[in-house]
Amino acid sequence: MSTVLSLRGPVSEFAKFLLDVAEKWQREWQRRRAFEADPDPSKPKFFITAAFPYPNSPLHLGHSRTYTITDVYARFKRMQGYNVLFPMGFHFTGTPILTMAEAIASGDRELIDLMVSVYDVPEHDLDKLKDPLSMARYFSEEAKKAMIEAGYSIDWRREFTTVDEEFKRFITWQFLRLREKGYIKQGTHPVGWCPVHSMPVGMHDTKGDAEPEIGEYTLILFRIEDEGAYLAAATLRPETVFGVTNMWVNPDTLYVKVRLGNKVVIVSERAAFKLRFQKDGVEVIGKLKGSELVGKVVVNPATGRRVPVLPAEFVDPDTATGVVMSVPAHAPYDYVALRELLESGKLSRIAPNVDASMLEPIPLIEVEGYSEVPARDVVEKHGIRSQRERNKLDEATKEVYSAEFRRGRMRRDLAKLLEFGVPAELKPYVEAPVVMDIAGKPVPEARERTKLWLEALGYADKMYEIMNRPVYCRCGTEIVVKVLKDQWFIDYGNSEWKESVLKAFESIRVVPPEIRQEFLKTVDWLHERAVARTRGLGTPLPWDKSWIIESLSDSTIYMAFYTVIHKIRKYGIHPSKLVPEFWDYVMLGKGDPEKLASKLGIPRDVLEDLRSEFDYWYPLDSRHSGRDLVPNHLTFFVYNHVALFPPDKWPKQIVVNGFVMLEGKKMSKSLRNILPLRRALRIYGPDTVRAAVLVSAELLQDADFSDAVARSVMTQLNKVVKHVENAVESTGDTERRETLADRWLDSRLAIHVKSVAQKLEELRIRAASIELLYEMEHDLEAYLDLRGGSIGPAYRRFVESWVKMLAPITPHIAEEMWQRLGHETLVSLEKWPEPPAYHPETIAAVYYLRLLIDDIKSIAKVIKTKPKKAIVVTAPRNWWRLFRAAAEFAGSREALRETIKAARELGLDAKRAQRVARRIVELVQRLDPEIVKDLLKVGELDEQRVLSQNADYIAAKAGLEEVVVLSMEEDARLHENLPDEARRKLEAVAPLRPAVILQ
RNA sequence: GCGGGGGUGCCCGAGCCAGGUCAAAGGGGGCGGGCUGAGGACCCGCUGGCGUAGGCCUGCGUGGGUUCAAAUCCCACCCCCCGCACCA
Repeated sequence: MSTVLSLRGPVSEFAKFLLDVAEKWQREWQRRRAFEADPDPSKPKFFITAAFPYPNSPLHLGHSRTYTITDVYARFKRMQGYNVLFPMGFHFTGTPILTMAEAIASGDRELIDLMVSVYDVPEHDLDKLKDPLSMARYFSEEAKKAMIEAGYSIDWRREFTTVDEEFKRFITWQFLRLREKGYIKQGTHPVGWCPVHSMPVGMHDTKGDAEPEIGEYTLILFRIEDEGAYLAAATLRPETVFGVTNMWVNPDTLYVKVRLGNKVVIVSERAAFKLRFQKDGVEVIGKLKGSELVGKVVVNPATGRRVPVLPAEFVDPDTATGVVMSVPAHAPYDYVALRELLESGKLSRIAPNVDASMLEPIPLIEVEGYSEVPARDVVEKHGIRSQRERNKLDEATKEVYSAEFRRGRMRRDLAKLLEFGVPAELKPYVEAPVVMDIAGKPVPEARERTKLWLEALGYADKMYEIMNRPVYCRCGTEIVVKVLKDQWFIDYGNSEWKESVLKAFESIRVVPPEIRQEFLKTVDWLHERAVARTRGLGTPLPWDKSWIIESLSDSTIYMAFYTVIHKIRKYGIHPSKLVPEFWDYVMLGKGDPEKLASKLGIPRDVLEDLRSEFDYWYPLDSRHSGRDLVPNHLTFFVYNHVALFPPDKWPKQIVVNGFVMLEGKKMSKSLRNILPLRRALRIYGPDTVRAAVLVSAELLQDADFSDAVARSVMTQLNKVVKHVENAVESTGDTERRETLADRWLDSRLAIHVKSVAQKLEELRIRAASIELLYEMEHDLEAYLDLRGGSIGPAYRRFVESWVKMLAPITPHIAEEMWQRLGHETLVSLEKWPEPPAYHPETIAAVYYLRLLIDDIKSIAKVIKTKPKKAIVVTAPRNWWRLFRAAAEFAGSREALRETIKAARELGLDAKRAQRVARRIVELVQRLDPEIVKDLLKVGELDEQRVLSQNADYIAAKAGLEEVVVLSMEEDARLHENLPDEARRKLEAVAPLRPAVILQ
């Protein structure tokens, strides 16, 4: 059993043929400059782009999905008479290329092997990957070749990369203007940080691609009695500070005294190291063992209560400050550690002044389904005995935490826990914040209030921590949180901007419509976003050249750049002349071209030409990408257009597609099951790959590429070739008689021409592809069947249109077939076919034949003896009144009544009228509504004629030797010669429902 | 946790927004037949159950509800997938 991944060359003769045909037509398209698009005021324009690739590896099958969909749509629009521009560029901006080239240069065996054996990079090219820019150039050239070989109808004159000098000038303009509008801000932000590299690290920079999750601990400062220092407890649940019975430190850990703001605090040594990345002036001024802290007494800043410091081994010095406040009522760890300590009997030795009653859990939060001390409930439920049972404790903690967070409320009498030594008359003032803002409130609100209150008093601070710790940098160093100061942000949270973006979305067509909601929600929660990095390829921030504009930020309006770059080069305009005023004019029409011309030394008509080309193509009519770009790139793309361009230049449509799986599995580096696009094209031929990716899933679904689907597609393409050969050979055939079959095939074509166009317009490309490849072929087979194998005049008409309609999805074979049909034009540039005349009575007649054949077969199946002969008896022709009655009232309650009425008027007795009417009403209900419409249009069907002319066909299809067609009114003898049972069947004969008597 | 999407026949997957045309498209697999020396190639048929006459029964995550009528609408529950930012 061969899998796709073991293949290298064409799988079959036919695949080889497809490949040869593809190369031939790719050369031809290039020679004739078929897809180079220039402004043409006589035609409506259609500007379409797909997200350009990031060239840190060759394109694989997954990438091809978006581009194939874009290309199909571009080709379809072209055939509909639009002047279509489909350009492509390459995104060099960013750091992954940098780190990857570094890794290759340093001889990373794993990566090198991936390149060679998974991605087909020849060993002799490896040297080219050792330098970032050279790598990007290498892979972008590879990608371009792949795109050409896949048959994408791209105008390559407009190709560029994001490190081209002209592009950098364009981005410079963009960012200057964004800043002027107040959308660029400077601020402070926590990031994952490698202390060794001194660089922010994201998921792709970590071992095992772990995304560092940054969380925020609240530090609460407990003053040590009789000392100036504070113990800095770290907690995720500051609202529980009211229930602290004691503090926990790890006795075996080294703690340090550090200066933090205007206080001296005690934290673990590791915590002090981390805090230096987050706070200014963190300075270690002393060290001590955890055990030295044990037994000291500290004061709870929230309640004034004095509580002892006790030892606990569960305290992890590497998590936050390594100091924990103990809330046994609501924290299972604290509850268990405390119980263990009490049961050990060591308390009196450790803290002689503390007795067990002081350590009783203090209930703070009421939550339905739990007692006053939820921690105890879950500890007992899980049967936890020791603080070493970490898994169980984590489970229990999660349980209490989430129950209390979601359903818990602070107790109303919280204030009674306050023990500040203040005079009674001052007490209300001291208690006010707690009574007003915290007591009785739901936990989330109380948490926020408690934090703010203690912060205001100077007893709380915050510390960021990696929540999924430990996360390691690729260099092996554990990542910490760094608070980056003076980082530049783009303010996607700006509310006016947001509103405009939401307004823009109202007029953007989002395909498929289901994804619109996701866009709106993205706009909803988007806020400031770092806009620049300290390293990587790209454009420096114009006003602070130490920063490089980050890759998702320099790729938001680049579609506009396609409209003019080829002419900037053609006119030989030096990048130094591409100043902001230049772009203001070209992109926005601002400024006086005369003055600009003399200032820049660019001829005025050149400037005007650039401006008018931009103005011709913009706005963008369709933007395509994978669904992963919805919450970032695609949304930013709308934001930036809204910020910089007037509404008539805002994008018109966004099309989003799912991914590609290989043989049912996600393609991934670790599974090494990535199929490089160029290899796939060689194995199956480009048309096969395109069609296989398209037929295997609807737009948003993940497509599953498999050898089986590819082969099935090839089979169908082979049939296309056969039919074209038939059509060509049959030209001048003597059999030119038009039959029912010809009218039927024309009608079917009329349906397909409209239906495929509609499906493509709606980007239901899978449905369109199935109709083109399978259903239309079935129609041709059915046609030949109806004609008993001979080829009539409708055949060629159908095949010609079919080849045209196939051109968007399988352009190469379509070109080849178009040529074989005797045309010298390119089918890619042909017009979408016009639908031929539609004959409702013929469609209905064939439908009627099939209905009858199915009926005969289904009866034959039940009666077990194999029949040889069928006698088919049709209803009298004037009974079609019954059909019309049933059809006109179809769906309504009156249908049956009206039909019975009509039957009575025809002279049927009550019982029979009811029987006949019921049959016809039931049938109409089951029928394809299109057929019902057709039949109503025609009024009636000459059943006698249809059946007798096709009696042989019916017999063949139903596996009978003979079919005799009779009419109710025709032959009285018939009735007499039949057995009783068969005669009873005649009682129920109705239009479209002839009696069938099998013998 | 927040946000988005989804659970359909042996499998994959359409249908659901606009309820009846739905035992439910299409593909795969399986079974039978044809073709053939033979076939994993091609063509035809069948592929929920029952039925000696074109019919009946069950059925679209689970449980309720609305309706003459529900895979489709409403409510609750269970389960699955994806995204959550300085990264392309």
